[in-house]
Amino acid sequence: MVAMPHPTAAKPAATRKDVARLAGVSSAVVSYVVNGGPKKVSPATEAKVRDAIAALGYRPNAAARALKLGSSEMLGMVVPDATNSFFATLAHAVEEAAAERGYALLIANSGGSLSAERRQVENLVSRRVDGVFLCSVLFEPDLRDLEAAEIPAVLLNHSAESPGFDSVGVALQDGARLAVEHLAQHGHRKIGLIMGTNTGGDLDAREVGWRQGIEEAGLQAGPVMRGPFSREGGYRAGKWLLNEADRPTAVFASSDLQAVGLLKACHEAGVRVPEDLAVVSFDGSAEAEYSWPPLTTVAQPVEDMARAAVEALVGGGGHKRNRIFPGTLIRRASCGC
Amino acid sequence: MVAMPHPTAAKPAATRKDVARLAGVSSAVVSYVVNGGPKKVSPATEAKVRDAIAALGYRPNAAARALKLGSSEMLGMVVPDATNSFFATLAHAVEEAAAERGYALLIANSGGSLSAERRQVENLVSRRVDGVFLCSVLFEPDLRDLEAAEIPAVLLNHSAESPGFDSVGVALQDGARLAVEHLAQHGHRKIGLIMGTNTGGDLDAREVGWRQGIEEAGLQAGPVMRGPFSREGGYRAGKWLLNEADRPTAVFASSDLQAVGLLKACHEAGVRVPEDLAVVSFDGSAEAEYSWPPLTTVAQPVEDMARAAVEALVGGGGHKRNRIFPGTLIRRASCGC
DNA sequence: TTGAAAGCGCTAACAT
DNA sequence: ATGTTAGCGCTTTCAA
Repeated sequence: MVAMPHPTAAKPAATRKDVARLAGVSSAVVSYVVNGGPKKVSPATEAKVRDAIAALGYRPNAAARALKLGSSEMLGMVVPDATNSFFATLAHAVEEAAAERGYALLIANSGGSLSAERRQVENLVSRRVDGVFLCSVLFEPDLRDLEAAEIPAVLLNHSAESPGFDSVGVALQDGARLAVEHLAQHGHRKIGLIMGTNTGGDLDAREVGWRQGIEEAGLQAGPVMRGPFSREGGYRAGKWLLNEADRPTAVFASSDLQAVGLLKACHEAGVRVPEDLAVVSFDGSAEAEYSWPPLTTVAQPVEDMARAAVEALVGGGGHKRNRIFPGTLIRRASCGC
Repeated sequence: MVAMPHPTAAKPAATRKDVARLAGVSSAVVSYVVNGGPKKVSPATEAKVRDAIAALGYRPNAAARALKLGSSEMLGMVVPDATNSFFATLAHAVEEAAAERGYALLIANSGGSLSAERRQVENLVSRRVDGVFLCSVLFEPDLRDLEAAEIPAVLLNHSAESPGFDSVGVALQDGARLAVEHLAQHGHRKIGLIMGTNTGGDLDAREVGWRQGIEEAGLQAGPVMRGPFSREGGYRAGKWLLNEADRPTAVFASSDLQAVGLLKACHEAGVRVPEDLAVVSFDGSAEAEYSWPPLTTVAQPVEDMARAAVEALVGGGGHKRNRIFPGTLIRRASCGC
């Protein structure tokens, strides 16, 4: 507690009962006016109740409500790293969409570790969230805890058709293909790849898309460098790539963050972008607009995805389905445009 | 995995009573083993209870617990913008520190608007969080809602001695002075300022520190440009500054984000950093390390601040106090080092 | 239109 | 060492 010079000693927060007493009605009536139902209340009584509520500064107790209703009116979201601006933006958008429907959002970080992810999910389960958005490190996450607790889940940032899962994501493969296509149109013949590594070790669809784009352009695959989805990861990958004997003239990076790291490696090495090396990346985060040069990137429709995810979770809609949104190429300077 | 068409229809989640029945004990005993107290339980019974818990997949109901205990074991945090990497990092650090003590963190965005801030605080109050971290848009926020609800608060990112408030922040003024001092040591005689605007309209201590640094170096104040604490804000400020008749040779920016915007303006204008314009900024966020050139910046000790804030809120410590941490100058290339 | 009352699942004081 | 039980504040059925 809290060093308080409160002259009015700790009055223990008004309950619905206090309001009822003050308004001279039963506690049920208070409930009716607070919740606008399920019964009607005469305008006169309603006014009295509202006055009493205001006078007492009454606020419904969310815990009691949650207990009674079996719903916490909270949603959970687990992301690998809320510090990554893409996930930060996504979480923010989800938060807003959830708030519109009266839900609060509990955000948990897994740090990209499977065990932490499980722990966070368990934590959310025990807090009785009404649903969870899972940006899993795994391609096919283990949802048993959630199923056992009957908590609906939607895989966010999941971009494959996975019957049995509810998911929303972006078309990774198409997006990557788009990026490579664009680079090919700029005349590049040797296009490398800086690819983020997934914990699960599955093949990322962006890699498939990159390869597809290259094949469709009748080119040969450039060098591939793998590393974490981070600035640091991109930087290391960049250093390696620039020292390669057959250095590509263009690179597709699987995230903006990695591209930012790559850019740093280029600047340090005196490699000019886009003249010596063209770059296109993925995500469309704000940071990409302010790097130098500004990054051409395949933007994810974050707002739409967030809305769709919330809709899937609490929209009451029926069946599980996979919603996949298209990415859009944003042309800036790094590709040579 | 686990697409399974639930043959077992919705069994309604085991309660402590079910566990008790299965274990052949009373529900109190279950409570004792789950919470490790307040009474002792014989090893034999404990084992039975644990088995039953496992068999039933029992999880305590947090809402019921919160209702009984009057504590939700959640903390709230309201930030202007969780998408801003400084706040994202801070929130993340707070989340971790809170988790160590068994608290979950509910993060809410105010978008820098006072009304939204109030709304978010109200929301947290009604969710009965056990405490809130407030990165207010105001210098002296209105804590009445929180006080009325007897919810302790700590002002985070608040850097003045404010008796009556519990706060933790960084020494803005000293940090800014440090930055300017450093620029002066590099020989700069005309040092401008890109200053973020606070909603409250109060004078930011960074501005005071900038002025102080200039005076201590025996210089004249350079031009000042104000705008939002954002990349965009820094960019606009930068464009203006670079077109000034008496363009400074160095600039202190009140946040890394603004400096990133400034850098973009410089690149576009062909102004070389640090040769034509040296830059030092504030925050020490990850983005500053990967800009080009990398930003010399006054880093906030985010982890320490987060820990201190959590400590202040739930450490049980007694009195209100203002904890102010020193910033540290990180020398990178943008200042000319 | 309003009221009385039965719980939701849990904790802990009190009884055994 | 273990059991019984009163309530935490709320919603909602049922009765008036």
